[in-house]
Amino acid sequence: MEPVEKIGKIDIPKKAIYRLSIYYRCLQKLSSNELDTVSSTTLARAAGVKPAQLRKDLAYFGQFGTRGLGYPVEILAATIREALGREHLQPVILVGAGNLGSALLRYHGFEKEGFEVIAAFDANPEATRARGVTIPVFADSELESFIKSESVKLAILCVPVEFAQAVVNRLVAAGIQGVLNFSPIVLEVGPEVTVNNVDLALELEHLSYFIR
Amino acid sequence: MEPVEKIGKIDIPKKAIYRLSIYYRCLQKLSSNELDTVSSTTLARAAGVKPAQLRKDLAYFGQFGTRGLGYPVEILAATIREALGREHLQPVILVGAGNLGSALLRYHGFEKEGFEVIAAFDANPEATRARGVTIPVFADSELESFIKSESVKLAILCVPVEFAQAVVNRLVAAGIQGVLNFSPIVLEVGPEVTVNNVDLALELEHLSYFIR
DNA sequence: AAGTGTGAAAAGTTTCACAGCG
DNA sequence: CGCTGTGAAACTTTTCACACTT
Repeated sequence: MEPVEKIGKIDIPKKAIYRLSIYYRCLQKLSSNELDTVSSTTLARAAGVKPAQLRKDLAYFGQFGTRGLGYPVEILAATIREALGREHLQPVILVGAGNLGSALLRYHGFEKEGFEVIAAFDANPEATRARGVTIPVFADSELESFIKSESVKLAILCVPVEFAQAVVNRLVAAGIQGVLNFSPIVLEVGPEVTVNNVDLALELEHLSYFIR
Repeated sequence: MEPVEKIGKIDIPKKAIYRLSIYYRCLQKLSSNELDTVSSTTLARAAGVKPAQLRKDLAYFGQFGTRGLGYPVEILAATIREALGREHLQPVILVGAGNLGSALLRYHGFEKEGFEVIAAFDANPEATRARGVTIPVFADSELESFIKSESVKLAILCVPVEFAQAVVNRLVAAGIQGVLNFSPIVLEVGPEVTVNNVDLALELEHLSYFIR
């Protein structure tokens, strides 16, 4: 459990990759404040981590800092952007536009961070359009052909839990490589596919443990 | 980073607590299938972990298994339920009923898992009610008095990122101990408060790293 | 003087392997 | 015999501390 990723010969902790995204956001804020260098102490505080961890995380990808000065904001941001594979816009599809799915479509929180949700799929496309969703909604059956023709690699999965495994099988067979799964179920996929689970009830339950 | 929790003298990894919730769900499924014992191998497979890890996780809380047989489904479920503090219904409030917030209110995914969202708060309560939300929606200004009078300990935070820190300060001052935060920001709170972040764009970005 | 880069130590977590119980 | 409970080993991740550079 908790494997690591390899780039060349270096092992990069999975958690470090999450933190990279956080650093990137903080850098964008700094950049708009017209600062052009930042120290590990400052950036770490903004990101909510310790300075040593920040330096170690960045060191996995190379050496960007200047001793005695800090990190160049623009260059570091660009480097992280590239490391995360965010140089080019990634198209994303959303599957299952029920309550939660259509809510996410209206939310536009992904667009703000630079992901384009290019289409949604549902067993009942008309009902979804009626919910005030402006993104094109297609019937379930068109999933495979769309994924292939548009070379989509990322999918947001919001179907009811009992369909989740069957749908993810279809997605993977059609070429999807990353799934953001909102169903409270452990999806079985091959090693070529990455699944991230967002389990809202689980998070509340976890909180509940700490309330005394 | 990544501290552990203590119950009496035992250190319980934070991750084990997340897994407890997963085990609990799997047990509920088994229970409805009228099985009354389950082995670590079976339950572990359902939960997506290794048998040894399951046994170790459960052992943090006591000894429930019978060697040669397995775990009693009902008793184990009840024990986990208690360990997670889920014996009694926990009231939850939702703050910030914009796009995402009102979507979560209509979603009812929390109710399904046994949490009751008893009220929502927004700067503009009328607009929220108009969005088809049936849970009572109050004005922002009533937050403190409500939290105190209803002894609410858990809050779901969906306000725009620029208000998140200010709102969480008010929540904590009023007595909230656990926050499920949907804003892409690192909230500063004291050690008596637990914050869980659900950062949707971050999860997509993380996936994007693994797409090659 | 300020601040990075990093080896080494510490801390945390998972997996193994097997003793021991029913 | 089957399966739990668990110490010890293996592994991963974080933190420390300081040499080194600008």
